[in-house]
Amino acid sequence: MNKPVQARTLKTRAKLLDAASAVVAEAGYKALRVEEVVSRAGVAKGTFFAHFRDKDALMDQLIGARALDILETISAGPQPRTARDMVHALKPLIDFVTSERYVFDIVLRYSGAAGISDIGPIAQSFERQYLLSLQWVSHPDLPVRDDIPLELVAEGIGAFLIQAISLKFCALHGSVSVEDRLVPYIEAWLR
Amino acid sequence: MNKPVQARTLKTRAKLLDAASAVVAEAGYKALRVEEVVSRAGVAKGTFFAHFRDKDALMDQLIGARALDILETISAGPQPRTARDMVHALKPLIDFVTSERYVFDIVLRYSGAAGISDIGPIAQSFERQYLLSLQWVSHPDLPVRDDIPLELVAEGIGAFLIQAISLKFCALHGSVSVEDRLVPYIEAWLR
DNA sequence: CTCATAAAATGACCGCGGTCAATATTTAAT
DNA sequence: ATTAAATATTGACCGCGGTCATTTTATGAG
Repeated sequence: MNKPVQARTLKTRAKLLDAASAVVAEAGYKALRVEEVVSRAGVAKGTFFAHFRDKDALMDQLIGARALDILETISAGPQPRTARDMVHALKPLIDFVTSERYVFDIVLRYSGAAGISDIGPIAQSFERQYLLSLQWVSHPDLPVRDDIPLELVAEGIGAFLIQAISLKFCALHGSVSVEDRLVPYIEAWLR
Repeated sequence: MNKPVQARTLKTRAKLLDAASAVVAEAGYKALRVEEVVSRAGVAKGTFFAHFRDKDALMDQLIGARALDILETISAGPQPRTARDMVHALKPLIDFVTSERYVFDIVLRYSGAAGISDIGPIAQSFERQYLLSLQWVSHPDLPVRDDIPLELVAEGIGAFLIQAISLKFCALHGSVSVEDRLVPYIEAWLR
């Protein structure tokens, strides 16, 4: 397992990530160009690809880190007592993932890692979301059906989350908010 | 609304689609190169983009047409009487969508059309799958929960279908077949 | 048939992600 | 300090999707 050992490596990587974050802050994820990033970081293009397999791998880092951060904040919040509470608690995550169609595309593409060894931040955030849901539905304050394993209930929440977000980007169904669409799903699923 | 009126236009379009199909048959969807397609079709590159907005639009046509075809065949089959029946009936569709990760990516990207005007074959196939599910759960032979609208039940089936397929491409969960994973979801959802 | 106008086809060109052999820098052994 | 092996950086180069001014071809009016 090759770790970046040299101090120089860490420094360069940090420069690249900082530059990338700056570009995203200014123009969004979709507008990010590798050449712009390396130019700002003051390194050559090849260096970028010595640190990230490809452009998407950088996106995995940026988007995944943000998603994990949001989930950590949500996790620190109160235990939801209803399906509506739950959806409301997830709103920051939904807002982020729906902020750009491109972000959602990347999230979907990285939801399953290619290999055990390279589970990236986005795949981790899916796991984190699952664990958070599992924690919620395991709590006595939230009434949940008891005819199926709680693990299955938690997985289902993830499925409906993706479904509701997908429909938001659909021209036919884009008018309803993600939260409003999600609540009936979750209510029906928990019952 | 500009329709291809000239006979020449239809001919060129057909040549492009035929060439594309041939490439896919030989090397798969991911390996398709626009330059290879135009070369085989005997037209210039620019011509391609006069017929398709971009490469993905061609993929939408190819993949969507195939998906719609499969759904038509499934639709002609017998009414499923259990969740397992249902999943089994959907197997051809699952097999196609999971045949290449790239195919699934395109399907997800085109699941929601960008605008009302350009609902492509893939988006249509989602609608078709929804209607098929709705038809199935509306039939008395398939016992279904009656506490929520049938439309919601049908939408949920789509959500779990995507979920199960996503997990198939995930390194952590790739060992279980899509069908085996899907059955418990659907059983729990219909009850 | 002739000519004017619209529609379709062309291919040189560009942007950008990604590669790789060459070069520079760090590390560690003697 | 010297040197060799390992590691990091470089930038010219390539592949391929996509654009657009120009040219070719079809169409319809007189």
